[in-house]
Amino acid sequence: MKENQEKPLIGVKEIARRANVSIATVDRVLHKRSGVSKATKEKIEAIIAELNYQPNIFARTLSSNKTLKIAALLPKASPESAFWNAPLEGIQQAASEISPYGLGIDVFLFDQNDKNTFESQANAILEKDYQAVLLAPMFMAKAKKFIQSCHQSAIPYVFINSDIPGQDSLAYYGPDLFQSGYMGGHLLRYIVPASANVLLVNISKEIDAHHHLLRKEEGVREYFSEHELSQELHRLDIRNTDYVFIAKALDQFFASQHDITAIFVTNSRVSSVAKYLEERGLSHLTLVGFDFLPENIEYLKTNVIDFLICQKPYEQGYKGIMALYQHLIHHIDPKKVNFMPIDVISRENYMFYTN
Amino acid sequence: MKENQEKPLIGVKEIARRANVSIATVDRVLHKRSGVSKATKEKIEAIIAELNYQPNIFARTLSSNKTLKIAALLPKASPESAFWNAPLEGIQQAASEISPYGLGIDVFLFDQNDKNTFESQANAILEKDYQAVLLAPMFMAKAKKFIQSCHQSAIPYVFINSDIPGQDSLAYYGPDLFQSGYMGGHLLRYIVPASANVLLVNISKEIDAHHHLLRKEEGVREYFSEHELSQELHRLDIRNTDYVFIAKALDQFFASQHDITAIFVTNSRVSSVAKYLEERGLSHLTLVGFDFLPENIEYLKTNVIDFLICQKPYEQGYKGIMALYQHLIHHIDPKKVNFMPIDVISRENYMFYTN
DNA sequence: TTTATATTCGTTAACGTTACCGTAAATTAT
DNA sequence: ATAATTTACGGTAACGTTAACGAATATAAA
Repeated sequence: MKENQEKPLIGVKEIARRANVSIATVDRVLHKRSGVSKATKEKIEAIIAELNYQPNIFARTLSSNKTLKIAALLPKASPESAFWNAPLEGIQQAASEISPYGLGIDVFLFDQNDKNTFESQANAILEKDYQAVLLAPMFMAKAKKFIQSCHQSAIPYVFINSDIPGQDSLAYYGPDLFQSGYMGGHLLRYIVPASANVLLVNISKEIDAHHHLLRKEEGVREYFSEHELSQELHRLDIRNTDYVFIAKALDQFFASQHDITAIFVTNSRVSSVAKYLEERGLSHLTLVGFDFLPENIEYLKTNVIDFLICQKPYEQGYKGIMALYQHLIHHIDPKKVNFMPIDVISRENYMFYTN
Repeated sequence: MKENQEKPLIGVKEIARRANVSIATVDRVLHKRSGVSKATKEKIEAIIAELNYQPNIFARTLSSNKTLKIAALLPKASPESAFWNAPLEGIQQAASEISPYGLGIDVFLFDQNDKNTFESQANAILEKDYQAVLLAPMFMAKAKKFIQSCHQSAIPYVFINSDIPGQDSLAYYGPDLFQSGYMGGHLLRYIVPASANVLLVNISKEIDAHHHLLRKEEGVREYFSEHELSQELHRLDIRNTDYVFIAKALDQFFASQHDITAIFVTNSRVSSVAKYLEERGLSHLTLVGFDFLPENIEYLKTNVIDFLICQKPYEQGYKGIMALYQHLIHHIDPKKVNFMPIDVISRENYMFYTN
């Protein structure tokens, strides 16, 4: 069959020969199936360990001809926030790379302004039969319920973009939210006088007590307190993502507060604030926010936004899928927590950034 | 054998059935072997195209049990420049990921201060029998000769870190050298007054007419000329990487030139210049250089170095190997030119950077 | 003791592709 | 005309692993 020379590789056959059993018995031990006496089982396990047996994945996959399916659960990108396009592209790239190995990926999108769509999509995943799940656990309570079901079905899952620690996920790929905020604090201090007052803005329909935006805020506050900065740190929660609503909330804030020098927006909605500042002639205020989105870049170019903090959203999706693939096929488990680098984008370098 | 249900996948057997031939004949067509009449060949090819047949890689690899070998040719990291550790780590990571698929990678290291070691290592590769090559083509002439041999043996090769365009490599993963320099110019202008004079330093034993460091210099000059900057741009070539030699060269330069405000070092040796500036009490000069190396970071922390430009050296190695893998195994070819992002590292964000 | 039921293990076909070997038919040489 | 050769194709073992099936032995129930 082959003109191949060097091949002293060991397989089930060799193990069986050394143990004086059939390959079926070796196979039973390998798959922890019953029907093997304790004595022979231990003998075989010893030989497997001694030879450091590595099963041939090609033969394995060819034989047990099962096609694995991975589900990805993440927010759909909206015109108002294109952020989630990047993780999706990473997922699709990973999908195309592993599809020749019989791995299929189905994407389930939910509306990040509506908890219920998360739940219904999660249920849709549970009804079908997936071997692994990648998810952005945006809504703490709903997400916990979902992964509990996964856990019971022994379905491995990885988180991207925000973590829920202590839920024995296979892995997490995303920002260190606290450090993101800390970095934001650092940048603010870098460019405004130490005496300046800072406004911190959370824009999201769903800000509950456990929302991940709040972790970023904690980071900012930590930086300020660590460095004993004297300025005030105001906070404004805006529970609506429409521009008119945001503008009204900011108008209201600025009506009673006039000495703000810098604004820190805790997510990618920073372009809405930029638009507001431009319209009100407040472009001179320092503005820091998140994510490499076209609309944000426009305001970066025109000096309305000063810095953007980015965390490789594409790679979050890509690496998350690849981790599941390695786990399913090669039984290689990733590091449990994988923080993305914290990239700082400015007018100086945005043209060279890749998300 | 299996409890599997849905599997209407098509293989050689189905193609053979439809064409009224045996699978052996289909196989002959698939591998462009002789022994098939023109008529049946065309009939089979039509069916293959119609069904969009994708061979089962598992069965293929299992059957033709050949183990592919990739050679990687790059400089060895020296204590004076740890830069090449990062690409090597990327290569090793890729190696561990693809080794379960029977791909082996051998690394050949040369001394970047000695062209002849490049040549001898290249010859060592040619003598053995590798199916693909990854290389950092540091020495234009020697590299061209080497890849010519590869080309004749139909061995695909990818470049990392610096490109030689027009040599039909499979791909290039590395910086856009010109844009790196351009970015450096941008940064210099960002932090020094427009009237300040700038010194550009090339430190390398091998600076010939085609050396890639010169592309960076062109980028700097382009930025300065595009923006009609009035300041002088001095240049200093130092053809020795020992610190004492570098210090002497700089002493000599500063003896006749006193009004320098900023220094741009075109590679990772910037720490040597930083050391010099610190020793001579010139730390106030603005210093920009390349690469996220421990010694450079130290000087970044202590304000001697102001900015470092980095270009994902780890990924260069990783992606280069993965491209060869995709090419060899799946016949999927990458984009021919893949520029790494241009990352700007400062005191503000170095703690979050990953190389 | 005989029969029923577990427990333990071996034989073997299949997964889809590759490529060696054999052979009938077509072509060329004698 | 027959023999030698070339062309065109089919049959099939093998790659290493999986798991269905059956058989043998041991243990429990009658």
